[in-house]
Amino acid sequence: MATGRTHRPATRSRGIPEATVARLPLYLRALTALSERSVPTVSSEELAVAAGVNSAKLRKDFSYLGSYGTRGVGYDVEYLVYQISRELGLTQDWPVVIVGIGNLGAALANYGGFASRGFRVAALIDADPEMAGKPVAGMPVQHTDELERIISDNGVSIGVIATPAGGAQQVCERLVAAGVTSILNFAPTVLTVPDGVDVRKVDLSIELQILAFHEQRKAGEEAAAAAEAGAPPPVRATGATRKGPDGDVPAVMPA
Amino acid sequence: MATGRTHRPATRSRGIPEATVARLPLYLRALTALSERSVPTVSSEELAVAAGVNSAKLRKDFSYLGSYGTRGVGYDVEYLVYQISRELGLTQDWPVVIVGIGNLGAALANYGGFASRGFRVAALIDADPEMAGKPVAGMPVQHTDELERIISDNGVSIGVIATPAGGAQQVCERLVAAGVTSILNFAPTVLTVPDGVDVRKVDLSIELQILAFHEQRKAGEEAAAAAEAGAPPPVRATGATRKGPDGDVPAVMPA
DNA sequence: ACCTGTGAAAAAATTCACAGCC
DNA sequence: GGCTGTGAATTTTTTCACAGGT
Repeated sequence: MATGRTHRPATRSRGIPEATVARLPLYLRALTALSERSVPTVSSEELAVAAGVNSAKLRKDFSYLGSYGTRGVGYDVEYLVYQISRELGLTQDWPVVIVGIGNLGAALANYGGFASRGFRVAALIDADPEMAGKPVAGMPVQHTDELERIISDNGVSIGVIATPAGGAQQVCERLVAAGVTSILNFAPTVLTVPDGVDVRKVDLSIELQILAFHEQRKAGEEAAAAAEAGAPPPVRATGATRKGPDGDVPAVMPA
Repeated sequence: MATGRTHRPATRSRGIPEATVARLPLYLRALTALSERSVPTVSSEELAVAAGVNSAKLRKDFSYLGSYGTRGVGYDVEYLVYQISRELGLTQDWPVVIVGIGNLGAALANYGGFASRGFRVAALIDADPEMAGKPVAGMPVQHTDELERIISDNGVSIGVIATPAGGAQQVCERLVAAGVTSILNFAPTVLTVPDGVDVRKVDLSIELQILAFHEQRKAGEEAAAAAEAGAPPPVRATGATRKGPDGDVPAVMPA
């Protein structure tokens, strides 16, 4: 099982660029906030600031959806909220299951951002029999044995995996076999899925690593060549070989 | 306070493209797994599969770091682990603080992926006096009053914000004022920071919304023009105006 | 006077395809 | 024969800048 490629090839769905799709939730969030403050209209510049992008990009993004603004005025907040919601498919109700109710799974179950955007947590599933029946976020945790039945009874097409890395692929396969076609993966593993199944991943430590990269660079601007002792970019041993997993490979991370 | 731009302008640090930096943690994870299985060398193709990318991209990415492979053979796993770790700044120890110890904060505190990659959780901070002293992940939660002292005592330069959206900006400003220059934001808000401070965000619901978009598209392939009754892309009322937040704007989401 | 929508230009990222080395 | 490293080609994304509408 699970033969197909990993990840889909970033298809440009319905002509809306993937990069734009990825920003629509950002705009939606900013617009929802404006809507709650009963702001009737907003300019591309204002909305761009609120969403943390620049206005040219925002206007270009919106241009893929249609002409929803009014020149000289801006965008009608309510109307735009609706259009983006519709485009994202959030005007319908998506039942999701969360598999793996550890700290993270519980956090997700309690996370308001799901419920408020068309996602309904249909069930919480965990492999630990101890967890079964325990209420999390006002909902009893169910055992993995029930997985297939739950998926099918609730017409679930989106699954969230928050298990340890080890169990993720197996859970993924069961979800897919039961009919799930979109998976949000929080486990730090690459999932292999058949064609036609979407996987998106969130790795909590990846963003931190990217920050460390930039942080190091900031520090390096002062400390400069102190550590690297004047040698150009690659530290690689000057002429000597450096093959084996032993030898002169410098002491690696904590491990 | 907090005057500067939002987000940094995606600087191409030291000539390594941002897109490449974002994938280095992926490669590192795959390599670490190989290393644990004592695999000595790996080809770009094998590693690409393990990391979930294609091999041309991987080779191009590595080419920015230097020539760390051997033609006809592949890459030395240990050596590459070290090189990528070094490039990402993970050979040094980064003390981080986590602010906001709710479900998510606790999940982060317990998340092994931090500790195993050069990040050390120096403190857990929460605004709730009830939480103070409670142990989470084997560590007593400290009160927000201590924030500045903790940052300074531990030389913390990376902060993780896992508070509700409302408190995030204020926490952010205190972190920055205390000397933090990189922030990982889990709160669903755009943070405004001065120049020179990096912010990266993880929004748990954004990925889900992107999945919904694709999921809807899959469903739409069969259901097709059933809902949209043959009209081309924009549904906008044919000629009539559609201004006010009332009128013919179709009933909006759950809200 | 203001602001959108968008062609066109520029920049960035990805993919191709193959020379060069093991 | 196998695999890396990389210029060149291609595609995608971002940015510019302004025509056109309110």
